[in-house]
Amino acid sequence: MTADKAPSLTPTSYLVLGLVARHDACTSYDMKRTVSGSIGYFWTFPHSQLYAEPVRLAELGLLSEEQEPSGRKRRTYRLTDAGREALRLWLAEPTDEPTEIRDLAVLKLFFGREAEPEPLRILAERAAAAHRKRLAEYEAIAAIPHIEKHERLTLELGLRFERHSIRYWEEVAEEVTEER
Amino acid sequence: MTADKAPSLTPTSYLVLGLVARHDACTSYDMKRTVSGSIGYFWTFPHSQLYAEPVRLAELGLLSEEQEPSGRKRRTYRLTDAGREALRLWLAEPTDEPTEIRDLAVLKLFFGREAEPEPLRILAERAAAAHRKRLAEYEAIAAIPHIEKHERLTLELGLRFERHSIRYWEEVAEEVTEER
DNA sequence: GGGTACATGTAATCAGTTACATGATTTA
DNA sequence: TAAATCATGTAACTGATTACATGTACCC
Repeated sequence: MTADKAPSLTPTSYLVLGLVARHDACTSYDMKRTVSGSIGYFWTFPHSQLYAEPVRLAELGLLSEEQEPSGRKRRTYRLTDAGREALRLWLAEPTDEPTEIRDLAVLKLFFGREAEPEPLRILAERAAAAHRKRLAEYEAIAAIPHIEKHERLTLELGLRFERHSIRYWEEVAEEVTEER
Repeated sequence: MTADKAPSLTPTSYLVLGLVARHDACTSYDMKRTVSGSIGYFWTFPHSQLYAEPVRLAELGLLSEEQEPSGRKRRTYRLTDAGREALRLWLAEPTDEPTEIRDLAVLKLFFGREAEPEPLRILAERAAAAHRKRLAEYEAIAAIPHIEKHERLTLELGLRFERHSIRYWEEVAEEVTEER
């Protein structure tokens, strides 16, 4: 009996659960705003998902939904006990899934043999520039006074990644134009 | 007239085009094998896509398809002129799409406020271990004598990323257990 | 000659993407 | 009060994931 647990929640599901937990109560738009200033730098989630996913989670009984009857009729979500428990279990379980680094510039570089050196050099310089810009954004966030500890830790990952990426692409830009 | 170019090819499409270009002629299984030892470390592509996508590309006239009549009836793909041109254009165009770093461990760390310190520490140590393992795999590949230049460049990115990730997660493991 | 791992696909489902659409606020 | 932007969704499509299924080669 029972045992048909976990209708397989996706990363998006846990993102939503986590965001609701952090805000105690929030709307899809709140989620969107939070994501776009933090974890969304690493892993993008389209806003349509942030509207669709809570509906699913409410059906599963992991969120409660409360809709304004008038005006905007926003839907505000809260964790149910089941939702809090699902989040807790997920957080408590380490993962072995490896990091995915999805980068079109890397994909193009990988096929660099099929390309001309000059476009490749431009590719690398544009990539370096993009990482410089991203680094500046992270530094602006890091300058804000009181940031929650774990948010700061993930931000730190971003800072390091961007610094190393800049170095990397600058070196690539040089190497691809060299003979041999 | 004309101008209705690009029925929007996905990264998977260009992956396939690039792989076919590199091998001159190849089957879906060849692609799978190549991917799993190189770019697939960064960006995973399920093998079913490597079977489905070439069919689409052949319909679009970017690949030619030749099927063995007997035995395994493997399908071998080659670039058409249109396919070669599509790949060339894509490679020549730099991208501004930012890197996505999708990592469940980071997602969990981000929500660390909702978790207990001890599970978090374990999470960080498991992550560090996973990156150590991945680093070892990369080093084994790097030890192989003659690797094509651009493949080596992307491998170098992987090596650096793993080294920094190990450091990062080791530090996280310490910090999450500290007071404050 | 039976098992195991490699090889080659197809099918069904579903999440994610893109596009569309409109309501509410602010500001010029 | 018109324009612009912010806010809040829905709909359609299709690519990606998962699962299934079977054929072929190798090895014990």
